Amino acid sequence: MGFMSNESKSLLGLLEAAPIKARFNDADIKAIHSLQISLKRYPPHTVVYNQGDAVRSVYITNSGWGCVYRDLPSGDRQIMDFPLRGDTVGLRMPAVFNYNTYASITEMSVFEISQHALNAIVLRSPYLSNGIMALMARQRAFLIEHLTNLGRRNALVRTAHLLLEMGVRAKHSGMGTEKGYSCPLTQYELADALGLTAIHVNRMLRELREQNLVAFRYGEVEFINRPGLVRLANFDENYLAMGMFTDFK
Amino acid sequence: MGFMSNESKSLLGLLEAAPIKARFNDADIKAIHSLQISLKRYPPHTVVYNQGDAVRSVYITNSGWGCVYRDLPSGDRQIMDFPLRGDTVGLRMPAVFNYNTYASITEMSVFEISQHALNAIVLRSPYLSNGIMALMARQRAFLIEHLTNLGRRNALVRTAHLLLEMGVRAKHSGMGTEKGYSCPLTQYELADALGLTAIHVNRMLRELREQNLVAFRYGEVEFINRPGLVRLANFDENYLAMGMFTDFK
DNA sequence: CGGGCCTTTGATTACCCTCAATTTTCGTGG
DNA sequence: CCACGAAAATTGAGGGTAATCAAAGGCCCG
Repeated sequence: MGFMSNESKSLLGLLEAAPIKARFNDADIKAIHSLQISLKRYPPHTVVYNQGDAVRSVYITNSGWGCVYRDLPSGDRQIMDFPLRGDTVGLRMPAVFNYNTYASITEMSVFEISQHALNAIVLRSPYLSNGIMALMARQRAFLIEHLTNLGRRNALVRTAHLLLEMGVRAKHSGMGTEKGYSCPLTQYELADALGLTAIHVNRMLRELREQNLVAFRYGEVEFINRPGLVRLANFDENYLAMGMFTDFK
Repeated sequence: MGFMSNESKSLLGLLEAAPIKARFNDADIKAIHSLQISLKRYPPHTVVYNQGDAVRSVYITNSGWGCVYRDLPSGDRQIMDFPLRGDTVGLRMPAVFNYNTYASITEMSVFEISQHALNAIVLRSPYLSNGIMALMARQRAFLIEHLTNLGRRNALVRTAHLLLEMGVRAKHSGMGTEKGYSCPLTQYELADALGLTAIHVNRMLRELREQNLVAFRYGEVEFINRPGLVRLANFDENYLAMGMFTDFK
């Protein structure tokens, strides 16, 4: 398998591609070009920023898989999200500490933008600020869905739902199809996102496989009976479409 | 008991008070005054907007308790948050359906602002747009904490954590002290926020009471041994301070 | 080819849910 | 002010889901 490099050389290219699909005017483009941006590469399992750091940057994932999580004193952690290409990380209040960690899972490249510079630009290009709000709203939609997942769905449904969500997001980012997608997550990482143990995740994956709904093996998620899986998980992918720039202007 | 009316006649007054503590310049104030705002009252247990509505308004809670939740086809629901005075609800993408419901719990008054008008204002007053982003970041901090709660804390700790969080937020909003606060939530509502059954919430509350940590009875939360409770819940209230305007400009 | 991480399976335990029933509280109207 | 009914709180018993403990097998990489 393996294909599609899905790398952008420029932030503008990334913003104009799926899933963001921004449409800028000349002033916006000028503003974006004036931003101090660096494209950074991270090896697998490397921390981008850490819980407790006073980070002053905003990140837009360009390629690879990462995760945003919160470490607990107990040693457990809760993964909030797995940002993919086009997903933003670290949009936050200035002058406030981070309450989460952003780390790579696979090799990953991200655009890093100085928070200060971004703030300055927002002051000059209000349309961009609308776009940033849209991105924040998109991320919130993910969080709300994950919260619903943990609070009111059992382990089997929860696992199914996450596999479907990441499938749609991978497809949006040009990294998958209706049939399936490459997923580098370990069962431990799934467990930390699903509020389960890796052992139980393993059993749920087996169950889903034995019911001929979806097979997750060897780093590949293969939808066998996607309609059945959608029905099981009560999956509504519309929430994932939120947050695009498309409707602006 | 009963006291402190905590009502504002104007949005400006609300924004400048705790917990938001905004500081505006003349242009901002002018912009805010130009907004088409109405102060609406809702009786207890009334829907402000519904899942599926194409709502075009943003809300800022002025007084009373409400809740934001998502209904599931199974008949369950997941409560995302209990917004109090000064908390915003409904900041979202334009032209997108809601994926949650906002309803009152007690009698409640909220400022309703047309999304369209707000967008227009943001285009003219970038400082305000920064403020709105701050408010969104504040809400996200709540969501992240709730997600961590559901994913990686057991029922007792989870319950303790929520009682502490709402205590701090009530205090921020001028509705409580270190000793306790009035809390109109039923055990069913707590359960829907905590991802538990009301029956189990009842047992956890008894446990917390018997351990002389906190008593929740007759609509009053009374902190008996707050340090002990904070220790049990690993509660760090700093995340609640996020999202204020204070550091801007 | 060895070692470490990941996956898989089994047995047991514990947490939380479900079902059922009683008591208490609270709002409403007599 | 009391009576009534509904909603909420409380308690008990039993069951199911997911965690814990333990160990074996597979895969990848040096």
